[in-house]
Amino acid sequence: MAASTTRGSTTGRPIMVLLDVLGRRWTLRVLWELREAPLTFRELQARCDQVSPTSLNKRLKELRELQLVRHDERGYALTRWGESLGTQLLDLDRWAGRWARRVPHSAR
Amino acid sequence: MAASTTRGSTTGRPIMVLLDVLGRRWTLRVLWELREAPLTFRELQARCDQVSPTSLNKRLKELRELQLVRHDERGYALTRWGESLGTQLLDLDRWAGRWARRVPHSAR
DNA sequence: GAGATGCGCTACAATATCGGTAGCAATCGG
DNA sequence: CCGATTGCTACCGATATTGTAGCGCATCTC
Repeated sequence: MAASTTRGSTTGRPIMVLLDVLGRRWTLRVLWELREAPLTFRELQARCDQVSPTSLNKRLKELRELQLVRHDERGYALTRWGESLGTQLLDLDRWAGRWARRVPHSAR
Repeated sequence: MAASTTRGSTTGRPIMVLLDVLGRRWTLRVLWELREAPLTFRELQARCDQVSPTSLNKRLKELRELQLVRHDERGYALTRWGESLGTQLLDLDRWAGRWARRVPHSAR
């Protein structure tokens, strides 16, 4: 079952697994929103534009299977691995800042 | 129309736009596959597990609007911005390698 | 102990998105 | 003209996502 998290590619290369999972709706956003502090299910929902509980729960299950997110008494939080992935998202944020300043608004 | 590429969030923060677009099926994969050399539409299709032309074309249109990908006589290629984003994907690749070695296979 | 609140989560139907197949117009080389 | 390749669209069935309602549980407060 866990292996079926790989939607498309069959190579099994880690990057493919990752690109696949991250390419699902709200996955990146969830990791982003959890980067600073743990959040409850409903807080997460609120921060992610009121994503449906169905989708959110699905994504959270996947992320827990991949050991990027865990769920304890405080709510949902990034694991050690999730945090290091979150760091990459911070880089992405900086990149997005530069990109937005230089690319004409009409293109975005 | 171009602004409508933002699916969920209404903040307009660059990172949100980016997380939104990258979180669509095949977007990350397309950027990944183009990181080394330009590819024709059909080559891209082949490398992306034979993604349907419908989806591929949609993603490519979006990426062109965002000026991350361009289309010339050689085929599809990353723009300057696309390339710098591709660099981030290389970091992600390295991260995925470490992650895969340390996280039990059953979780992936 | 009876609300009232917040929690994670599920059921179900509607909708949006994606996939698979076929095939077209344009271009190029021979 | 012929065949091969290009980018791409039309069509339709399959899958993923959304929106809404609400359940069972725990925790407070009175």
